[in-house]
Amino acid sequence: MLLSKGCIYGLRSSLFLASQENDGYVSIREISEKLDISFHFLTKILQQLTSTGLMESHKGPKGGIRLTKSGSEVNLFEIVAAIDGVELFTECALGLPGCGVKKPCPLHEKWAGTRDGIRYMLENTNLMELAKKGKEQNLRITEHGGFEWLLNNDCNDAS
Amino acid sequence: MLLSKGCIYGLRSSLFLASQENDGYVSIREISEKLDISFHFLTKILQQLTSTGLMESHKGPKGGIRLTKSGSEVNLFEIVAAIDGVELFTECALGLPGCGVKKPCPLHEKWAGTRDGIRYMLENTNLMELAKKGKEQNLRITEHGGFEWLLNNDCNDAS
DNA sequence: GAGTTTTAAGAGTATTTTGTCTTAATTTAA
DNA sequence: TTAAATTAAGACAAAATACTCTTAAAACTC
Ligand code: SF4
Ligand code: SF4
Repeated sequence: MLLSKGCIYGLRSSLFLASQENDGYVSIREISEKLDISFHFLTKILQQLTSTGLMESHKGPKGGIRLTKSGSEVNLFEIVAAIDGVELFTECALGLPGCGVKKPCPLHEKWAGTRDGIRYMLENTNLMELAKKGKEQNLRITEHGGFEWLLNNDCNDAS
Repeated sequence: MLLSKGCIYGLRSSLFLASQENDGYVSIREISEKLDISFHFLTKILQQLTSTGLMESHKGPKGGIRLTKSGSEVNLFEIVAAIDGVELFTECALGLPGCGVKKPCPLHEKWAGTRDGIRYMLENTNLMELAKKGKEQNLRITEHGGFEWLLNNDCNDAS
C-alpha cells in the first residue's frame, strides 16, 4: 500500500474541505460522517495537519477545522509529507538503509526515477483543481457519495 | 512503504540468485546469512515464489533453491506480484473500493498514470540486467556488502 | 457562571505485519 | 539403515498500524 490509512483519510478530508463553498470551520464530526471515517481516528489525523500548519482548528460551538491556505495553494505532497513523512520519497525500494550516501544498489537509477514520478505527481496536484474537477464532473469522494451533496441540488439523478 | 518487507526480501534474494555464477541450488541458510535476513522468515517468502513457479526448491544435502527461468526472463513485477499481489497496481490511491468500475474520483487520471509508471518500471527491469550491472560496477545488494563476494576475489579494496 | 459543543490528548484495544520457534518430511551420504 | 542436511508447515510472539474510548480543555450560548 502506497499511503497509510491515516494519510488517505487526510487527503480525503482535505479535498472535502477544499470543496466547501464557504470558508468557515467544518466540524470533524461532519467530515467523519460524510466521508465515513472513524471520528476519533480522524481527529488525530487532522491534529497532525493542524500542527504542521496546513489546517487550523477552533473549539466550541461553531468550531471545527478548515484549511489555512486556499485549495490552490495546497498540493497533495504537503499533505502526504505531513502525515506519512517523506520517507517514501527518500528511501529505498529494496529497504537498504543509507541510500544515496553510500554505494547505490543496481536498482537505484530506475527506482529513483519512479519515486520522483510519484513525488512530481503529488507536488503538481493541488486541492483546488481536484475540487473543481470533482464538482464539474460530479465525481466521487467516498465509496458511494460524490460531490453532489456539496452543491445545492444541482444534479441528483446523475447516478 | 511501497513494498512489504517480505517483498523486499524476495527481490533481494532473487537478485542474489540471478547473480550466482553456476545454476545449482543455493541453500536458504546461505541467502539469509549473506543478505542478513531471518532464515525462517525468508523460508516462508521463498515458498511463495516456489509455489508460483518462479523458483524451485530441493530438500536435503545439496538442496536449496534456484530460479526456474534465467534472470533475463524474470522481471521485478512478477516477483512483486507473487508476494504482494497486484493490488498496488489495481487499487486506488485514496483507498476507495471498486475503482474503475464505478464513477472515478478526481484524482483518478493522475494516479492511474503514476501507478502505471511504477508497473512499467518493474515490468521492464529484469534480474539479469541488475545482476550484470551490480557485478560490473560492484554495487551493493545489502547494507554493507555488495557483489564482490559473488565474484572470486576480484576487487576487495574498492571500499 | 452553568451548560453545551467542540477539539486535544492520551490510554486502551484490535488487527495486520513481521519475525521466531518447533516439528515434520524429504533427500543425500556414509 | 542410520545420520545429517535441508525445505515445508504451522504454531507462536513481537511490533507496527489502525481504531476506540475516556477525560480534559476551550469556546460559545444562555
Ligand atoms: S541506491 Fe537506490 S535502490 Fe539502492 S538502496 Fe539506495 S535507494 Fe535503494
Ligand atoms: S477512480 Fe478514484 S477511487 Fe478509483 S482508483 Fe482512481 S483515484 Fe482511486
